[in-house]
Amino acid sequence: MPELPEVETTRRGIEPHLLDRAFTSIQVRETRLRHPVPETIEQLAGHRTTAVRRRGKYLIVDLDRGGSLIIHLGMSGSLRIAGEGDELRKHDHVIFGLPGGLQLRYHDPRRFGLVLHVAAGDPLEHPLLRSLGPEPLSDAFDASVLHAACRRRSAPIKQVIMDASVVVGVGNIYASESLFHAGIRPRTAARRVSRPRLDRLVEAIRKVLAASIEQGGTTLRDFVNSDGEPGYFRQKLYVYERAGDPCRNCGAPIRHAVLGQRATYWCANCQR
DNA sequence: CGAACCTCCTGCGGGC
DNA sequence: TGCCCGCAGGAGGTTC
Repeated sequence: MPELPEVETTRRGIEPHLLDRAFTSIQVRETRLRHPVPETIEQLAGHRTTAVRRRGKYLIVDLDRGGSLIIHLGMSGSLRIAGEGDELRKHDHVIFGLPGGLQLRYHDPRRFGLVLHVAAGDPLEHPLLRSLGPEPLSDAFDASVLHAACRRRSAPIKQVIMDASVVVGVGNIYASESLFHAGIRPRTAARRVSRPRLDRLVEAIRKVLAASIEQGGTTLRDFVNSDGEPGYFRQKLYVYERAGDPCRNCGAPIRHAVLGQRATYWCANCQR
């Protein structure tokens, strides 16, 4: 479900409820996520949050006494703020008690996400995070980085920009959208995309992600922010899930194909 | 190394 | 109405 804008929207939503507060309790109701949820995190009750960060699609909750929680929402995960009296829902797997009768609830029907605890040290050095590429909205991501990643690859450019070791946070929606705005067909072999076009692609990725964050992310089916509200960037999508509909730019029907087992959308007229 | 394919899991919508 | 099929915002693993 969530790509970078949705994870960032979640981060911004939960941060004010977590920062400088201590968990009053932690309850693990289901351990079977992508990696087993360590039940020892229940013993982190009393630990205070010192930062709520994002790295790619991972959330990092830093605690006093040195440890961090690493949270990933997978395809169907969400984090919501609820009242402790609110009825629990199916798939509410981890419940973090907060001051003032609130709770942070990790909900994930498909269980592709994860909740881990790093007891000490820099969580960015955790094996899951260590090899991640640059943040797309930072200066570390530019056309020369992308050019280096594309150089020897015959794979479609779409697959390269979705590779988290190249750049983090670009998932299936924003890959198609960014390529549309850059005027590049998704299937183009990465090594055949010229440098000026890579410049445009970098700018398109930045603009699309930033614009989506401003709208609270994209809700296709079930994404909700920490208050249970959907995101509104769906209305600004140009190609994703618009197969057969007229291109918002030229009117030609939006095309659809499966690329690397993922649905892919583009305009054959606007993208070359 | 890269590329193609598979897998984890639940829920939902479409077709019959 | 019900059942079966395919598909879904991720990402790690295997094989060649």
